[in-house]
Amino acid sequence: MANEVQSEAAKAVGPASAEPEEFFDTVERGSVEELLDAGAHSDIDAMRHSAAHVMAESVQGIFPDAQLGIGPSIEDGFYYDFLLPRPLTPDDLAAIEDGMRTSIAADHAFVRKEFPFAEGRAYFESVNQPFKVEILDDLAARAKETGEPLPPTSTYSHGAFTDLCKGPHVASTGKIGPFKLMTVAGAYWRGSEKRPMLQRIYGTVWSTQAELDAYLLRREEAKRRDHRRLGVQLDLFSFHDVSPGSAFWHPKGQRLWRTLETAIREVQDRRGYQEVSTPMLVHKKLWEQSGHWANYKDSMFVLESEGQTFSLKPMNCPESTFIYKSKLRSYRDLPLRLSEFGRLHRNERSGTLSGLTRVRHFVQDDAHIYLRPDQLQEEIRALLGEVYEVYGWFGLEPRFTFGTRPDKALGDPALWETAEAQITAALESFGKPYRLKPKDGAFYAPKIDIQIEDALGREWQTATIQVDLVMLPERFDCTYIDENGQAVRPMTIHRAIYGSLERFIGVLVEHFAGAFPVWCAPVQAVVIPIADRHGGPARELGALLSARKLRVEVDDSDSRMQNKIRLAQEQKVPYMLVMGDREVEARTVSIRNRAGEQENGVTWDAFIDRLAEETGARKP
RNA sequence: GCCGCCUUAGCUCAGUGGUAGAGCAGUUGUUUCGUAAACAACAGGUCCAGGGUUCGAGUCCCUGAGGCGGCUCCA
Repeated sequence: MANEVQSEAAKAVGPASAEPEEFFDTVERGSVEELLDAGAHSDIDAMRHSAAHVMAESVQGIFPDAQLGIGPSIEDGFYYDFLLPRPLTPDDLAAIEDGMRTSIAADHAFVRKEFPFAEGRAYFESVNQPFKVEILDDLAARAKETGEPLPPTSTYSHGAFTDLCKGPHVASTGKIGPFKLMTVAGAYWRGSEKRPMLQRIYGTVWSTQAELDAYLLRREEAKRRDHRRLGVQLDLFSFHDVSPGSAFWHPKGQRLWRTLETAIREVQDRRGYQEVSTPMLVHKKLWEQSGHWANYKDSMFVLESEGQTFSLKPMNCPESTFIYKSKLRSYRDLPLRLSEFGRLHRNERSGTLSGLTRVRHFVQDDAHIYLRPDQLQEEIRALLGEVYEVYGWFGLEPRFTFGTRPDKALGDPALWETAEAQITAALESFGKPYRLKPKDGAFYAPKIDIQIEDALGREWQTATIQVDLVMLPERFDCTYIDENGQAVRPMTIHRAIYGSLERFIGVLVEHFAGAFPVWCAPVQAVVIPIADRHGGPARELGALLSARKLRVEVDDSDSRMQNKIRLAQEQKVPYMLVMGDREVEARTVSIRNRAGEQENGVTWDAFIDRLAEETGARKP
């Protein structure tokens, strides 16, 4: 319950987010309005949606029996869904593009027509477009429900192609800019697993060739930074079919991991957390009590022993209550901050797994804070400060999104109101901008989600702060003794700063393109002796650095210096310390950083102090 | 889970149904070098797994696994 860290995150992933409005209610998803409204709210949207029509025309030219789904404009481009007699191949895409170019060259005008409903419906039935008929029927059903008159059916035609469409469009096909069809994917009709699987073609289109080129370049860059690719190149982690969805951490990846873990642990120690550790294997009755068994049984790894049913924990929160309740708590004990690096398992469906961002096993830097209602505002403000401090180590600016009480919320509305007022006060006094998402809270908790934007402008959901009013306090009957000797309910805050360590590292890899800040780089410096006779002093310097807990390697292989530098550059090591005759003589090093800048004649001690200071300061 | 595509040496990738290939990495030798690749030789394979078609399968077909792009899901 507490953590949507990993899940929310997945939404933000992906080059062309097909669902820019991921906050659509499930009920709203695939609604008639949405199906008809191609999302053309600007000129570029109109052009993209027009390109979708032209693509549909081309597809229909190749497959006369093609049945059309919907074809909206999306971020960066458009798509259109089709039911086709056979799967599309990359060759088909080229042919479809050719057809589109022909249509664009012909510069057909887009012509809007309106028909009485029955006439429009009869038309789409006559041309065997059942999906369009279904949209119209839903529209009619909706009109009947609301008692409003049936709207006329509007179509847009260009050349010989006609589509059910609300518009708007550009004036003519010739107005469509440079485009490229990107990929074919499967997509359920109206997003329902129970409906037919259609073939979706994604395309991108821009006003100018330069914009298209820039977009394609951006995608190449994203591919270059892909953590799955860099993870191999930098020897950080790997995945194997014996444990799909779980990373194997190599020494360098584990060093990065440990550095991040040590850093947040230091913050937690300073901020009054107490670290705990709870079992990974838990009896199902705990999940029955928390309510998760009913909803998430299928997503848990379940096993039997001696006739009892256990599962690997998919979250930490319920177990923390056992520690809270292990003794009677006084109002003086609060806030009680219990942190845990919990190893969680969630049985995500095989098709959803992806690198470090969607995994079956992950570790959360989780914490559960038990507090009195009067402590809420201050605690929240402290947590916002905590997020700020930690994200500052990476030069990331956190964005806060405040989600308030949803319609289906549990618990006393008055309690919700007080909590929301406290959170608002905390956000206001913290003084950083935040977004308000009414009704976007969890059903048991108002929450502040934290997003970051990476170097490529992609947004990622990482941290979360949730004020649990119901689940832990009520379901697990947590109490403390107040000043009057009465047993009363505490509030609970679930929070994670990195979120999932796996995911956070994945984001860092892509954000920094593998060139991590000096303080957390798996290898901070490589000592490069020029010839064999410099190996001794090089190892000596390496030992001095290691003694200060700095992460250093000595490349005393018999390759040439140039090659050693190349390897270190490829590994994005921040400092290359070249040691030849001059340096050994003076006990100095010649420093080359990964940007290629050089600084000669730096004494060993000066460099060691500098690196130690830089590491301690955790500067991005 | 669903649709499509992919899987060949440690890595990146070639490979017409007819003897399994390259570059890098590795090993060995030579070289001892001043800021992004010294030279040479050697070694390296269950062509993802299992069935099938064929005189003959890395190549064609079927089943499965894993990955990728999406859809759905995501406490």
